[in-house]
Amino acid sequence: MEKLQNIRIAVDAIVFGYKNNDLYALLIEQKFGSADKYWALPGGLVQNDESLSDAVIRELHEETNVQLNFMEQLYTFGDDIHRDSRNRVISVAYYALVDASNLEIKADTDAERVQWFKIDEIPPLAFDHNLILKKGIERLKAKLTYEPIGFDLLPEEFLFSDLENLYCTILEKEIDRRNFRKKILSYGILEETEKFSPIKTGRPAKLFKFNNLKYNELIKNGFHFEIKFA
Amino acid sequence: MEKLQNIRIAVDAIVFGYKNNDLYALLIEQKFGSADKYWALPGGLVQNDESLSDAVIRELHEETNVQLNFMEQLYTFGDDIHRDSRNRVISVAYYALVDASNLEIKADTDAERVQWFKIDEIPPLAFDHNLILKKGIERLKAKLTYEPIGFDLLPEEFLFSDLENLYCTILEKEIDRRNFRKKILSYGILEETEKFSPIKTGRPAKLFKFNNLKYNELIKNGFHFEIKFA
DNA sequence: CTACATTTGCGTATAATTAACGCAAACTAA
DNA sequence: TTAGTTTGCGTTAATTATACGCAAATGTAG
Repeated sequence: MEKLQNIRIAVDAIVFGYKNNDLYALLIEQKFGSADKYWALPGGLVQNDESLSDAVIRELHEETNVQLNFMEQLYTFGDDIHRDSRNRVISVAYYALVDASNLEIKADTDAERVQWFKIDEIPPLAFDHNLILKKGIERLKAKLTYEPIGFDLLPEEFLFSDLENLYCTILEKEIDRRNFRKKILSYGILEETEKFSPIKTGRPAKLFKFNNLKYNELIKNGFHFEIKFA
Repeated sequence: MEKLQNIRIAVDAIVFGYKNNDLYALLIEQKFGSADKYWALPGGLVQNDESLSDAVIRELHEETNVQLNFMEQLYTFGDDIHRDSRNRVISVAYYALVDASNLEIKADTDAERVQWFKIDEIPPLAFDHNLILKKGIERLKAKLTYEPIGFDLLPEEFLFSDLENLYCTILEKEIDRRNFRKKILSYGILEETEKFSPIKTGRPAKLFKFNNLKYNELIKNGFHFEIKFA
């Protein structure tokens, strides 16, 4: 006869932010637990009566005050049965995108400290969180090229050069500024505002908005967003 | 204080097979449990000391005797907290590809009956398994276009027309036979054998093999497999 | 043996898309 | 005024995708 199942289930979330030409992830320093000296992804055990995505939202709300523009399930980590040294814990990982351009982070009850880390300056994390983060970055890179999620990392109104830099930075690729602009504009998913950038160098640049309604309409007619790089 | 976590964790697997111009999924009729009148995806609870993927392999081995050519985690279903009416169960779903062209299925201990179902003739399944299957088909369709997994549904040696029909059938699209052939051949990932098809109608067709070594070599040099349809 | 149906295998012309780059416009700073 | 900078729009060449044409190699019917 089989023993009673004794496996815990947790959720962990990668929160990506983009600011000043760099990609960041939100990490917390844990107050409790054996791994209290480590930075970790925000997360925790799922409650009996809450859905997985509700659990992620709750944990993020408890530990940070960021407003999510996008969230998606990433992967479930349960192949390393000792990923948590105390108990068997399976983690359902999510990743989320926020506009970090103008954001203050709160340090709240569950987390001693909350901090943005540049994606290439991530310290050794608790559990297998470095692995989770690696997979999250891969997914983000892939998804950027075939769905318009880059806008979820930017303010509602942004410069074309912001969008271009975001793509170049995250995908670590060069791209021709003029062809990139032409391509995105040809999709007709951007809306031109009347406003101009406050930056006082070079020719003033128009601010653009992503038109989600238009995008959804195009999708219904078989449109497929795609940004390819050499 | 929080209550003790009381959530079970299961794995379920979609096994896809392709035969005679149709896509199939493997279903089992369950012997035990409240849903014993339903067909269901093969699967079951994860044991305390086994990894998630080991659990899938074990369940498939217990319930069927198929040899997997490909297996990948699909999604974790845990947002509907009543997806199993008896207890809260979170299911980590996988999908796998097998060569069904020449295959006998065994009915074994855990499963009363095991049977292939055409993908468009799937009955109402236990739990949320129709939902899982739907997501699996979406993933299979998407992945077919950007990774060479179609070969994992075919015998080791196959005709070009088999491959072409597989793509047309699963993606439900028309495609120009000659352009499809040209494209795949241009990638250099196929190996021509000396053998010919046993079919006695029309011009005899060469049998081809997928060259996985060559493919991996190309990947390292930045190659990207892609089959687009109009 | 011949004509015909069938499927394979290879080729070519044209359309569409991508990649590479030129350059003037609109600003600031000196 | 001039130099420096970034934006915004354009043109051309290279590449890739699409739409076909057609002969080769078989089995079969007469």
